[in-house]
Amino acid sequence: MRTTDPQVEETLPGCRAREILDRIGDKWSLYAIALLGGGTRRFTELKRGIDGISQRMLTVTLRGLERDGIVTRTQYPVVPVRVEYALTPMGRTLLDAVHPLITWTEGHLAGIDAARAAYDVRADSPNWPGSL
Amino acid sequence: MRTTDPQVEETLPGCRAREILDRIGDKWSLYAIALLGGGTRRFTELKRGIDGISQRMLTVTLRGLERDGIVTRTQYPVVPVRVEYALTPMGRTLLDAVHPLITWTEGHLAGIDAARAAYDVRADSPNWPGSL
DNA sequence: CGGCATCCCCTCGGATACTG
DNA sequence: CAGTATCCGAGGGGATGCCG
Repeated sequence: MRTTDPQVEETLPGCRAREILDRIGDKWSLYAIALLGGGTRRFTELKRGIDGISQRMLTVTLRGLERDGIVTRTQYPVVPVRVEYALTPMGRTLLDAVHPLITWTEGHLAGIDAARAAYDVRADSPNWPGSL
Repeated sequence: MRTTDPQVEETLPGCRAREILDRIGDKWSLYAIALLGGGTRRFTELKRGIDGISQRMLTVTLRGLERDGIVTRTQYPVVPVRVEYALTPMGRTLLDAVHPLITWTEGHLAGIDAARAAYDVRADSPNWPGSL
């Protein structure tokens, strides 16, 4: 997953932000990052903290984030195994960069839902797109 | 597209930002938003400006953004049809909220790619995950 | 010009079962 | 506990063709 698509690159100047969406835009990464923003967490803690995530997807997500240098994975040689995840310094700056988006969302989700409802009402009305 | 998934909601306090990723986290929305940040654009202008996007996906993307109140669609009653898209005020604030992420990406993409390369080298090494 | 309809492939991600 | 392996369905998204 997280395909590093070679095409579509030099199109929008400075809009390489799409590339970060390839990393954190998936279904679970942001949850993991947000949780780890609160400090080091064990695998099972993350699993419990991210409602609805499967074991497999948690592993896949964490592997991807580790690969990208956003989280670290520390395995302790004890039985049963103990593995701890934490944000790297870069991961922490990423969380900071995402924060405005979180704030924006909190302030505008209601507006979006309203726009949707209005749009859907129009779409369901008998005459639509409604000429003239 | 853009499924408003009813489950997975009250998990991470304040991490409803996942919900905005459901809106702009798809493959093309951010490109369209970034382009429209430069002003009103016609359909074909957007198509040319977003390299690799298909006609269908541009339509789908713009419909979604329109539905969410992020862009406006204005159709002029001329032949051939002339349609113009622009950011709504809310759309503009969204672009502002995304800006830190764009900046972050520009500053850290190299670091991410380096982390990846290092990770992949380790993964390809003969003994891995490397016991002891 | 700016769509919509159709077909179809391929990836994401869920369920389940097994391992050190 | 913390994974890995396998199977499989849903849907995101590309290609193509037709329409007002």
